[in-house]
Amino acid sequence: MARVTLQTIADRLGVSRATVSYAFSRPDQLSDDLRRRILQVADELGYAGPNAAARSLRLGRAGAVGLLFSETLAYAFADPYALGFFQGLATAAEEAGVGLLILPLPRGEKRPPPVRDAVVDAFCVVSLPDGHPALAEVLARRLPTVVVDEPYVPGHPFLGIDEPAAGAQAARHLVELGHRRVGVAMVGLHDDGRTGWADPGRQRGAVFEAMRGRRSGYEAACVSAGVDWASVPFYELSRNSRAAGREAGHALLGRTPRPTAILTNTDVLALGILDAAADLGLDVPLDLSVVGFSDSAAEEAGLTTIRQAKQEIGAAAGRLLLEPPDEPERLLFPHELIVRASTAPPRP
Amino acid sequence: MARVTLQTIADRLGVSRATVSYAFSRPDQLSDDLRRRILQVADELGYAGPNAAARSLRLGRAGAVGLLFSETLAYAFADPYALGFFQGLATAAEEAGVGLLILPLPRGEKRPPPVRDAVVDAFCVVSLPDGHPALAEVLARRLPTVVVDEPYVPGHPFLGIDEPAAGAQAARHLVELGHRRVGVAMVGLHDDGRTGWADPGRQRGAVFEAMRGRRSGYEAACVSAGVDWASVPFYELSRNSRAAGREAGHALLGRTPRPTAILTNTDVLALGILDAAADLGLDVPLDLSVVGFSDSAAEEAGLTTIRQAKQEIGAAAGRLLLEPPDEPERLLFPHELIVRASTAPPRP
DNA sequence: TTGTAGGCGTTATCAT
DNA sequence: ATGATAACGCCTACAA
Repeated sequence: MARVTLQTIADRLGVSRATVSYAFSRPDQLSDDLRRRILQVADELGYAGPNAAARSLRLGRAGAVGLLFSETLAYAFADPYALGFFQGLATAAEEAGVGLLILPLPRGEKRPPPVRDAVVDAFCVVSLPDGHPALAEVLARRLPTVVVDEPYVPGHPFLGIDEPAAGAQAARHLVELGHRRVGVAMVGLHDDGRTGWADPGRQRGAVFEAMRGRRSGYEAACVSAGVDWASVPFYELSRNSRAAGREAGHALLGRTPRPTAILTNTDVLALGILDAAADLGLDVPLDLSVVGFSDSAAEEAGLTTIRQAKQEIGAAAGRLLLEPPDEPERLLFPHELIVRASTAPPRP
Repeated sequence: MARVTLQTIADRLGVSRATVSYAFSRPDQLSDDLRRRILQVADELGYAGPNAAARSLRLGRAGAVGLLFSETLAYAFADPYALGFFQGLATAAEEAGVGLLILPLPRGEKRPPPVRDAVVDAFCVVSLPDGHPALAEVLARRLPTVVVDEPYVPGHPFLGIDEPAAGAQAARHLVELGHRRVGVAMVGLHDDGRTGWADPGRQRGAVFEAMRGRRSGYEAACVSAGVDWASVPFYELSRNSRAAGREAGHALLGRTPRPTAILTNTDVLALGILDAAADLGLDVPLDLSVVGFSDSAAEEAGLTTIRQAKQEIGAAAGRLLLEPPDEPERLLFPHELIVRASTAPPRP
C-alpha cells in the first residue's frame, strides 16, 4: 500500500489538496457534508493525518522544546535534583501544550548528539561542562536557548543559583560552629571519571562552572575563618552515588587528624558519608558534622543542606523558552541553608 | 536579517544548493577546499545549519520516539515506577541516539494532545485508561506503536506483567498466612477523581485495564480461600500519595471488625497505610499486615510487595520501538513476591 | 465554499 | 567534483 497523502484523497474525491487540507486543519472553512466525505475517504484509505514534518516545515514551528542534560538519562531520572527541575520544566511545557524532546548526549563521543535533527522551537541546556561540543551545536541552531546551572553563555538567559554564595554559606555554617578541621567531598568537577584526592590546581580547573563556584565559596569561607585551604583534604568523586559518598567518607575519615566536619556538594554523597561514619562507629553530629547540597534526599536523613528552588528554576526555564525575553536575563534563584541534625559544634 | 538557507549561501558563492548541502551532510563528496569556503560563508552569514523539519520531511525519519503517559508529567517524574520505566526506555533511546519526545496530555481536555504534530518515528503509550482520546490519535498516525501496561491494543506490541496473576499472588500470600478479614486500597481505577468506598460494580468498571486485572486477581485469591468478596471493604483513591494511603488506612482500620490485612496497589499507598496504623497504635505486622505493589519505595520501609521489572520493560519497549517486530508480541514480564517485615500471620 | 499555484528548505538522482 | 531538477507533504494567499 503506497503512501497516502492529501493528494491521494483529493484525487479520489475529485477535489483539490487544499480542500482536503481544510478538512483537517480548518474545519470551519468547509461545508459539513464535504468535510465528512473527506474524512470518510481518508479513513478508508488509511490516511495518517497531515504529516508532522511537513506541517512543521510549512508552519515554521515545532511544538516542542529540546532538553539537553549532561548526564546519561538513566542517571538523570534517578537524580533528585534533576527530577525536581524536570518537574518544573515539564509542568510549564504541559501548560503550554508543547512537547519536551529529551536529547541524549552520547558519552562515548562516537557520533554527534542529535541536536541538528531535533525539530524544536527552543533549547534548554542543563549543566554542561565547559566546552562541551553539544553546546556549540545548540548555539549553532540559533534558536531561543536558555542555560541552567552551567555554563553561562553571554547573550542567553541563564538560570541558577549564586553558587559561590551558597557554597560559602554551607562552609560558614561549619566554621561558625567552631569546626577547623574540615574535609570536602565533591562530585562532578571533571568529566574524566577520576576519583581520588584532588589538589587545589585540579579543584580550580574543574570543567563544571557551577561546581567551580561552589567550591570557591567553600574555600572563601574557610579561609576567612583562618583555615588553611591547602591542608583541607579534598576527595573527588566521579559518580554521584551513596556508595561513592561512602568511599569518600572512608578516605576522609581515615586522615590524621580526622576531620570534624565534611562538606559535600550533593545530598546523596552526604548520605554515603553518614554510612562511612556509621561504619567507623562515629556519632553524627557529635564526632562528625556533615553538610549536603540541594535538599533532595536530605529530610528523612536529618541532613543539614542547602536548598535550591529546583522546581521554580524548571518552571522559570519553561516560561523563558516559551516566550523568550527581549533582554537575556541572568536569573539567580534563592538558596537557603537548612539546618538539621547532621551538624553541631565539634567536641571540645 | 532575513532567513539564511542553503540557497542564500549558494548564491553568495555562485554554487548550487546541492553543493552546499553536501558540505554539511556529505563532507566526503566535496573537495576540502570548497567545503571549507562554504562553511566559512555559512558562518559569516549566520546559517543555522540544515533545517531540521525540512530534513526530516525529506529524509522521512525523525530521529525521535514519542512517549505518552497517563499522568501529569510532574507526577510521572515523582513516581518510582514510572521513573524506573523511563530509565529503561531512555537508555535504549540513548544507545540508539534518538530523542525521546515526551508529550503532555492535557487533563483539562481543553485541546487535543499535540500528537498530530509530533515529529517522531514511533510511539510508546503508557498506561492510558480505556478509551482515552489520545490513544486514538496515536493509532491514527499509523506509526510503530507499543503499549505498556494498558490498554491492550490488538495488533500492537504490548508490554506488561500478568496483572491478575500478580494480584492473586499478593492476595494469596495474605490468605495463606491465615488472614480472612482483608481490606483493599487502590488508586487509579477511574479517571474521575473520586475517593471513597467502591462497591464491586465500580471496582469492575475500572477504566484502567491493568488495575482491573490486578483487582480481579485479589478477588480470585480471596474467594478461593473462602473469603466473601462482597464483604471486603474496598477503598478507592484518586491520588497516589502517602497522604492518600493514610486516609484509606484510617477508613479501612475504622471498620468493625477491623481488617487484619490490607492490600494496596502501590507502595506509596502502602506507606500511607503504615502511617495510619502508627496513628492508631497498631503494630505491623502483628496487628496488621500490609502488601504494596511495584517494589519502588518498599525496601527501606520493610514492605512486602510485588516486584515488577520496570527497567527491563522500559528497555524492551525501547528496542521494540527502534526495530518493530514483524509479529506484534504480547510480552508479559515476570513479577515476584518480595516478602518483608510488613506481613505475618494474624493474631490468633 | 472550493480550486490554483507557489513555496517552506532539504536531499537524491541524474547529468555533466 | 559539481550543477540542474524533481520530489518530500503541506498550508495559504488569492482567485473563482
